[in-house]
Amino acid sequence: MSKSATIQKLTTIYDIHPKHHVAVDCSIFGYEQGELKLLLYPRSFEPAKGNWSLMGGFVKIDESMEEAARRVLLQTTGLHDLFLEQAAAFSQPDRDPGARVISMTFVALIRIDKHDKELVRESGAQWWPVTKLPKLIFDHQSMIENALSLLQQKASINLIGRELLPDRFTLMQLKNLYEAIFQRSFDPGNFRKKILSLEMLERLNEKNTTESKKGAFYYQFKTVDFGIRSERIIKFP
Amino acid sequence: MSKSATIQKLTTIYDIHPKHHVAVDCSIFGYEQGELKLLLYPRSFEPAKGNWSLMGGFVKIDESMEEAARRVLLQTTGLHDLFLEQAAAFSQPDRDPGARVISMTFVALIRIDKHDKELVRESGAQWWPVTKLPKLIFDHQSMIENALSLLQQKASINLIGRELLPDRFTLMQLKNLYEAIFQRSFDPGNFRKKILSLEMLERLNEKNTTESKKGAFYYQFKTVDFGIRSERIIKFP
DNA sequence: CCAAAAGTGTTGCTTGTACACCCATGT
DNA sequence: ACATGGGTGTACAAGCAACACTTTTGG
Repeated sequence: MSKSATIQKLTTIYDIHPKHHVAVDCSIFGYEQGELKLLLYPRSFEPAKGNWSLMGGFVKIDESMEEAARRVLLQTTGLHDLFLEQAAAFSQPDRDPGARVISMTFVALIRIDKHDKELVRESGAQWWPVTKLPKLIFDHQSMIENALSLLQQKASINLIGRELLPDRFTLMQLKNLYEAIFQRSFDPGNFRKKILSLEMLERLNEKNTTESKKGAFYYQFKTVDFGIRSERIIKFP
Repeated sequence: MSKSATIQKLTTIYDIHPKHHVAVDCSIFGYEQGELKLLLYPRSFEPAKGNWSLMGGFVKIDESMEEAARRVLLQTTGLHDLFLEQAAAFSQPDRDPGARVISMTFVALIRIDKHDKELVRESGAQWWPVTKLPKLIFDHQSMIENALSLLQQKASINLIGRELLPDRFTLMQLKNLYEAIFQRSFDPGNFRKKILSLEMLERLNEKNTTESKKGAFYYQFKTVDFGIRSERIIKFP
């Protein structure tokens, strides 16, 4: 002990513990043409180069995981502000055959109409409907399953759509989004009544006539979001 | 294998990325004398040595975070099987003044009547009622808040108690547990009806007479848990 | 006129909540 | 006998789900 007095100063208790590569992987959801989609990338390095994967990146020394995820998302979609939430950590020692990498997953919701399509195209990324996903690397399949159930949970207590739909949308488009998320159908009348009872949307004086002869009113989210309304939207499970 | 080939093997893309200390911190909940309690430890090393903290430890090279958490819990409570669930990651670069440490938090539920009290005593740990917690190191206060709301969420859709109560308990004891978790009171009659309607408990032919004159029947969880019953227990929020 | 989607109304069932009331028993 | 917690019943309100019905308009 005496001999190591000076060493003890330099060598803190932290140093005797191993360090790990830490990455973030993002499940990027978007909604387009009535389908819930996920943005996937062809992996750019070995192992498993070229295979489909979630977009990810390593966490730098001076950034939090959230910051890392936002950095990755900005780089790949060009979007600054988007919905982002921690999902789960994946830490099996052998989950990545290339090295021991601990990965934190995030769920991101983006407006497909707003993102930088050029950036996405360059990187070779593609939007995949969640119902027809390709084979994915490592444990990314599990990550997506986890992200999807988190999204369902979120959508069941918070009215989502602001993060996924265009500024103006019809109630049927919102219903379609919910149907895509929950993979089930909702009664049109009951859904409409439930949503309107939340008083979070306001009707515009314009109609969308592309999807029906009669035309459906556009709605938009109210700007003032008085407090975090966390009423239950749909019974789930 | 040629020399260049070997080098290529050694220097992968992984190597250009930094590594981080990764720790787990556990919010260990127990229930005793009508109170929900949390097991806290005096920190054993600098910085902030001696201050109260969650029990934690560093993740080793060949173990997952869950394994690390179980190892830590076994070391500190002597319990092998307990309820354990990932909570959230805390990764602000400066969250630990001693070094950059990324921490994953876990929620553990333990049966106070079953844990190794001697082990706990030795380490200087103490059970603190969640309503009267001491000041904690770093961001452990936030970790606990997060853990508590996760516990509430879990308790609102899954009947918990198996993990916290003794083998046999009265419905009023279960009600008290729920009241401790949600910090509110429940109507005795309605609570009892709701719980019994789940058909997850079976009544024993014995009564607890210590808490009332009439005596209350003991109940226990049914052994066969047909599928994961995830019915809503209480309306929350 | 008719098909098709938008939107409204009605009804019955389930669930939640408040609260009254009986039961058993130790003091 | 009565206070105390255990346990049951009732009555009303809210929420949900199924579905009938009206409105609008392009073909």
